[in-house]
Amino acid sequence: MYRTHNCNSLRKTDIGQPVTLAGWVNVTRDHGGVIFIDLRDREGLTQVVFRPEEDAELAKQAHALRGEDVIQVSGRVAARLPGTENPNLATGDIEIIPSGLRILNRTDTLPFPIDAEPQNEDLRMTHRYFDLRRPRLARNLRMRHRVAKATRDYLDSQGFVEVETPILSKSTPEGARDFLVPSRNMPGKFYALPQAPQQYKQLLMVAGVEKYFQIAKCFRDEDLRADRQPEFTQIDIEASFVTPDDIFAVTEGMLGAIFKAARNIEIKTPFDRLTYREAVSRYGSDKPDRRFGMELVDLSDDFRLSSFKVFRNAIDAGGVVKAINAKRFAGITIGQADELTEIAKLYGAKGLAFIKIENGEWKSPIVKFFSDAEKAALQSKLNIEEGDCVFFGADKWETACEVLGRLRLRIAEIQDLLGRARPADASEWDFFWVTDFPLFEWSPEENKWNAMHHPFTRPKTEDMPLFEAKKFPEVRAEAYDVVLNGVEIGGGSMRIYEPELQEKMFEALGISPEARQSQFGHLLRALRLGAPPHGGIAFGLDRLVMLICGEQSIRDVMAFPKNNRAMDLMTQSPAEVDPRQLRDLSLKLAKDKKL
RNA sequence: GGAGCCUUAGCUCAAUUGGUUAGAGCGCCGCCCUGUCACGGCGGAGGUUGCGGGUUCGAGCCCCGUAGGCUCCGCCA
Repeated sequence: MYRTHNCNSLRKTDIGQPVTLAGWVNVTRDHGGVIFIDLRDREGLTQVVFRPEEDAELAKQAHALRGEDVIQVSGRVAARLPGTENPNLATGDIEIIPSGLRILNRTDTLPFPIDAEPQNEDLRMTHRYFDLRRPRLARNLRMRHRVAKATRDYLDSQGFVEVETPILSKSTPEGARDFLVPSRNMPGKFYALPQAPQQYKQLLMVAGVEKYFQIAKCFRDEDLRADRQPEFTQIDIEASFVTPDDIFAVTEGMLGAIFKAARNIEIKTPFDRLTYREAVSRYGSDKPDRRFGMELVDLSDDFRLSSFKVFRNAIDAGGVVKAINAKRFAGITIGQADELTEIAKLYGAKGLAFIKIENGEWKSPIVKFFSDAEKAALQSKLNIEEGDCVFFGADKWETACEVLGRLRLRIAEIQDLLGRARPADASEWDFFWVTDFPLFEWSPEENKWNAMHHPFTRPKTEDMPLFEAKKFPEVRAEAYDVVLNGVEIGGGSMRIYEPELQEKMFEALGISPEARQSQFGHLLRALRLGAPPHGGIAFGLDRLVMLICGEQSIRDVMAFPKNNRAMDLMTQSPAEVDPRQLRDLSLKLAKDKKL
C-alpha cells in the first residue's frame, strides 16, 4: 500500500495518527536545518517537516529533493507550532513529522514551471502529461467527467439508452471532409470515420430503441480553430414519437442537471426562443450573444426616399438600412475605426459609415445628406445620446445583418462588454433556442442547394407547399440550435421519416437516383420498414465544458488535443508508416505529394 | 488557399537611433541559513538571438526568403 490518506484529508482530529502519503514534491523550503516539503497529490497539499535533530539521515535526503520528484512519506500527524498555521491551506493546521522517506522517482529539470501559466502552447502540448498536472487543467478534466456523468445520469433517468455506434463507418457525399481508413480485406475500399452518428441514430429509431443517447466521438477533416478539433465529442440524442417541444424539455432538463452537478448553478428554464429570422435581424447572428444590448435597428422605412444615395440605392435594390448604437464609443480611435471598416469589408460591405456624437454634434461626412425627418427617426429609434457612436449597414438583408453583427461583437470586445471568463451566477448564463432555420442554403461554388442542417432534416409542415413548389430559399426547417452566451452548444431537428419525402429532399439537393441508392440505400430501405416519426439533437461536449470551465479554447478541456495543423506534438502524429503496412492495405504513396 | 501577430538562456521577458563582452526574474548547480508556506542570502553554469541570405565598418534590431506557433477568413451537412 502506497498511502493511507490523500494530501487533502488530514485535519486537527488526525493529530497523533501514523500515516503514509505519496505524491509530488510541490515545493521545498530548505532552511539549512529544518526543511519543509509541500507534498501534492490530485486532492491537495500537505506539509512535511524534516528536522535534522530528529533524524539527520532523513533530513539529508530531504535536502536533495526537487520540485516534482515523486516521493512516499511515512510519519505521524502533528499540530503545527502555534502561530505557524496556514489558513490558506485546508490541511494548514497540521504537518507530517516523517519517520520514513522513499524517493519513488526523480525528475529532470522541468520543461516549464508548473505553477505559472506557460506561454508556449507547443511546449505545453509536447509535454502534455506534464501540462495536465497543472491545477487548472486537472480541474478541467475532472469537470468534464462530472458533466459526462451528469449527462448519463440524467438521460438514464429519463429512459434514454446509451448505444455505441461504429467508428469504422461509411463516407457520405454531404458535409465535411471525411477521415478515411483503408480496408485490408477489401483492397481499394475505405471506411470513413463518422462526422456524427446521424444515420445510425436514425436507424436505431427504426430499430425501436425510441430513446437513444451516446457520448460519441466525431471526426471531421477540416481546418482547426480554438473551438474546433478534428476529433471531438458530441452528446448525441434521438427519440421517437416526439415533437420539438419534447426535445426542448429533455435538453433543458439535461443542461439543468449538468450545471447543477458541475457548478451548482440553477439555470433558468424554459429557455427563450428566437426564430432564425429574428436572431439575425436583431443581432446579426444565428448564435447571438445577448448579454449586452446594441441591437440592430431597421431604418429602411425611414430612408426609403432618402437623398443619401448609398442608403437609397441599397433599399431600391431590395436591401435594407440598419444601424447599431455603440454607447459611449464616440471616443473611437482612428485605428479602431480602420479595424471595424476592415471587418465590414471582410463580410461584404463596401465601406463603413458611422456617426460620432460629441459635444452635442453629429460628426460624420454623411450627416449632411440626411433630412430633418431622417435625423429625427435616427434619434428616436436608436436612442442617440451624447458620447454614442452609430454604425450603419446598407446592403442586402443578409449582408447588412452579418456586417453589423460582426461589428457588434468586436465593439463589445473593445468595450469589454462580454461576460467575465467564468460567469458567477445564473443570470450571466444566457441560454436560448434559435428555431425555424432555413432548410436550404445556396452554394455558389457548387451551383446548387445544400442542406443547411443535414439532408435528413424535415421541412416545417406549414412550409411543405413551398417545398413542393420548389421555392427553396423560403422553406424553413424543423431545426433548432441551443445557444449559450453567444456560442452554439447544440443543434438538432425533426427528421424525415417518409421515404417519398426523403427522396424529394435528395432530389432537391441534386443527388442522383444512383447516388441515393449507393450512398443512402440502407436509410431509404429502413424508412420503408416502419420508421417512426423521430428527431433529436446533438451537443458539442467540448464547447459546453469549455464554457463551464471558463476556458477560451476546447483544447484546454481535452486531455490530448491536436495543434493548429491537426498534429499531436506529443506523439508526433501523424507519422510515416512502414512500407509493409502500406502493402497490406494495397496502398502506394504518390511520388509527387502535390498530386 | 489567404491575412495578422509571434519566435532572444530550461521558462517568462528585457536589450535606447543599427554600436563595447546580449541582461533580469524564476528554474538548475554549489555554499550559507532551524518555523517556512512564492522562505531568505552569497556564488556559478547556461545563448549559433528559429533557420538561410542580403544591406552595413558594424545586425537581436533594417530588407528578402524560409520554418514553426497562435488567432482569424475560406472550410466546418
